Amino acid sequence: MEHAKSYNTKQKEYILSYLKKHKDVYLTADEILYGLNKKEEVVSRATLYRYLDCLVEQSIVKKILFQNETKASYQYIESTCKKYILKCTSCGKIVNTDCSDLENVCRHLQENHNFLIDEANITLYGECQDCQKKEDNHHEED
Amino acid sequence: MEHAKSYNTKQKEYILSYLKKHKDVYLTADEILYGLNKKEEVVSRATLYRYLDCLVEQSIVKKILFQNETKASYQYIESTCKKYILKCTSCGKIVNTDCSDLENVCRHLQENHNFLIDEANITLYGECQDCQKKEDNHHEED
DNA sequence: TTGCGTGCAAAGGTTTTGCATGGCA
DNA sequence: TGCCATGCAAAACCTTTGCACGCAA
Repeated sequence: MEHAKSYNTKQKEYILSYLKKHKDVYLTADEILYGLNKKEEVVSRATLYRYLDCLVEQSIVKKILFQNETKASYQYIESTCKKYILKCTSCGKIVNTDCSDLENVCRHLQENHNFLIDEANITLYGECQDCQKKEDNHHEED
Repeated sequence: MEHAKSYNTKQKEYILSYLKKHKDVYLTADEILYGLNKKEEVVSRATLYRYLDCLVEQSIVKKILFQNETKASYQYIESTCKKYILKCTSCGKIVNTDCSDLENVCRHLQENHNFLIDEANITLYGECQDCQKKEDNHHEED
């Protein structure tokens, strides 16, 4: 099924190129605008949000709302390869990971609760190694 | 370590009692205010947000920002029992569940990425049985 | 030429904050 | 009595929307 008629514009090209070039990180709308402005590829905020919505709907871009953050982050979806996100609640570091165990979890949940997990949206929060070490140091200091 | 000095007030009691009584569901600020108003236990919005922040910081209440929602939800944490949240992306239904497989995942991630998962914050999105059936019906209609 | 896309500015919705007042200990 | 908590209103913040104009096909 074709989507509604749509035109190619330089604004859309700027946005999509930028997302493709930074597919290893999650970017907020502000970060995308800032990045584009630095390259003098100026796009209005309204256009950015409108096009992001469109990309998300077409599953070209993934939208994430991390816990305790008020603004959404976006990432270009490179392939159908399933990734799971680890986000450190202390320093904010993000790790993309594959994990076969999570496939088992999804299967388990599907069998026991008849829930079909949308694996693209799985995000786990925790503490990375560096922050665990810092925690230990703080405890020693107390 | 004691927190800063703090007074007991009826507003705080109203809020915490309400959350305790509804510990099986996630409530938005609006829903809490509405529920309290019905009981004529009126609390201002500012007070609610301030106290919720405080409860979250003390790990008495869990704050969640579900994907594609703009407002946060809150839930009283009953015990240290680990729960995982399944949220249906179609109808919004929420299922709390235990899943031993997830324990394995957390162990796996800890070993492979030195990431210590905060299991209380794990949320999985997917489609519940009812909505899967509806999807099937729609496909047949097409 | 047609009508979708853009930019601007304003609106919308949730959460936070400043300040004067109220109430707990 | 001292000082934290409250309520009100305004501000802050991210995102969406209305509208006129511009530009792709």
